[in-house]
Amino acid sequence: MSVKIATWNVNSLKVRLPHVLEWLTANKPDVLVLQEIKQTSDAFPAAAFSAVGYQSVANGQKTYNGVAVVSRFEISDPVFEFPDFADPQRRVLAATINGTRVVNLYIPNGSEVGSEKYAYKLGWLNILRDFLAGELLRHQRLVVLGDFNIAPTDADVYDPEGWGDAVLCSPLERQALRELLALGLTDVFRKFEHPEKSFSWWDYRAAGFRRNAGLRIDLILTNDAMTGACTACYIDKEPRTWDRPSDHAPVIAEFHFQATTI
DNA sequence: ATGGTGGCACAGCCA
Repeated sequence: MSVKIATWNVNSLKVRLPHVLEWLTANKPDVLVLQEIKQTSDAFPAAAFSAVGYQSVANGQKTYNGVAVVSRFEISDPVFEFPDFADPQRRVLAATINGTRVVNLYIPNGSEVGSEKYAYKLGWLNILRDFLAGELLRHQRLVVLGDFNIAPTDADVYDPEGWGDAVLCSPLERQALRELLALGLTDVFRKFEHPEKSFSWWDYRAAGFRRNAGLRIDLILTNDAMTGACTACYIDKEPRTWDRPSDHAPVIAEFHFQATTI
């Protein structure tokens, strides 16, 4: 059995719905998780996804943030927030699909090092670690993916010296990410060969995409069972070339499992 | 370049 799971920060699903539907029908992932849908759950275009063969669950809000999961298969046991953390920002959607736990994250951006938003990001990452520790215990197959707003290493930055220790690359953020990995998760993109300067986000400003001035901040983390089953992980830059694109590109992981009894 | 572009929603915030 093969499974294809993808993540995409769409920067407004209202604007990007045609791109998402085009990409879904062309690439046919089993699961696509979205970030920054920037609309309420009620406004989520479930019928448009249903028409192309996908079920959906949304965790949205007005104006900012918002995440969703679309899937060719049943989406069960959804969780919309961390326990004991009353976060008004909709950034989490965990659900089980065909026996695999999928955790969709829109990790806070952090604005700039030292700011209130940066402190919120670090606190959020701390709560995330506790949540994922529990998810790892509860589920045999776990995939944690989304917009992490952290470039794991300098290899994930177009100009590491120029970027320095600014937000998305600062030591405390990278340390927090390493602590997530230390729970037993793998940044599965790095299990495969890729060209240098492979990125998933390019700033709209200053012709970032044309100059490949980007970062790899959209990640797919897998537990050992999923890492062992992963056959490919790659970034699809094509939608970033389309008219009126998101500033992020989709990231895809493919898995192959031996036939099992579930 | 102390900016630049894009989305939301209609002034300024967020990324």
